[in-house]
Amino acid sequence: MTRSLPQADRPLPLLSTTAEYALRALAELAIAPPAEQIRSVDLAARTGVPEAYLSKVLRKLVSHGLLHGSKGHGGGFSLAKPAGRIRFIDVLEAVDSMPATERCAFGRPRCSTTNPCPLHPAWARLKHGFLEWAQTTTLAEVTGGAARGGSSRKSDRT
Amino acid sequence: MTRSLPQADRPLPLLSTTAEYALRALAELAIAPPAEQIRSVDLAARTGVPEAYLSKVLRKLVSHGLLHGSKGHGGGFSLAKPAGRIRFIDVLEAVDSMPATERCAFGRPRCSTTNPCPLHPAWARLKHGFLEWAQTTTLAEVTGGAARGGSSRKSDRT
DNA sequence: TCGGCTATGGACATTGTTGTCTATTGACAT
DNA sequence: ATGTCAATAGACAACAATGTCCATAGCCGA
Repeated sequence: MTRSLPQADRPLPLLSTTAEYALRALAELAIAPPAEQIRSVDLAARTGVPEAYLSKVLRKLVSHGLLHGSKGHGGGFSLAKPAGRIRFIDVLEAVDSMPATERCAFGRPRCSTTNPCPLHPAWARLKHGFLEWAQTTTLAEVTGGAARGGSSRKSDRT
Repeated sequence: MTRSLPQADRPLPLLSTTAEYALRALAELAIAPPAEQIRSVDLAARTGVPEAYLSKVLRKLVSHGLLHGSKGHGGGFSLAKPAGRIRFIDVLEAVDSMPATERCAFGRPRCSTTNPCPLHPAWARLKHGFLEWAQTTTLAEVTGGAARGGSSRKSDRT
């Protein structure tokens, strides 16, 4: 029960540790039966994240409307929307882990496509790729690979 | 002369601050006349990076064979190879800023394509995009916007 | 040969992120 | 009503990344 998965040994610069924790918890909730409430402690155990810290992360997710938390006996957390409507970018923003994409990597105060710094094109490509990923990926992808959420506006059967 | 560009206000999780500093300095060297030596102090001023810290970063780049540093009067730093042969991935590795791409974002000890964790596909896409970027982008792109580096096996002049 | 210049190297300070602890608040069961 | 359970909230500690400082080693010009 208290299996304690290994936690993030080295921080990986692509995503902050906090962001990774948030995604782990949300993924765990996404693959659970829809209306099930999962306690903070259990989420921590399943995801290998320190209890107290995860608690803080979950709070942020609640305050940003991604999770619903209920107190008392039988309480716990559950997704506040269908998985298909929770984009990774929403998660990252909720835990303050979105890169400052406007900033010039070269340090220039003003840097744009028309007046680019030397690093501009390379930096722009990286940012674009990341943004694309964060915007198009949702928690629905986590559930068995099929879309369980309201992502596609057509009929999503499976 | 001591113009002091603005430095990284907020750290952006995509690239560590140190990695960004390294890229700034290398870009500055890449756009300078080929054989010119630039002093650490001048590089710091031009890139807006704290002198002493940049010095440490430059040392790493030297020890990894990306830069050549010469002491004494008239000394300074210069690229150790043609810009087209310095890939961003080389830079990131030199300053220990490459994400641990093997690690499972979900925390699973064993996680592979055949036995994937819920986050695996999404995580794999992000990693792949980043790796692709780091491997194919070289300092040559920084100079004037021309040739994307020594990737093309044809003649790369300039 | 001498003196200043510049990179090199390591010790140390600072800061933000991560992680821990102790209350308080609200909900459910009895 | 009461006690227990679990989320909420904020203060505090540990740690790694960032930033600063000072001494040493090698190079150049005079």
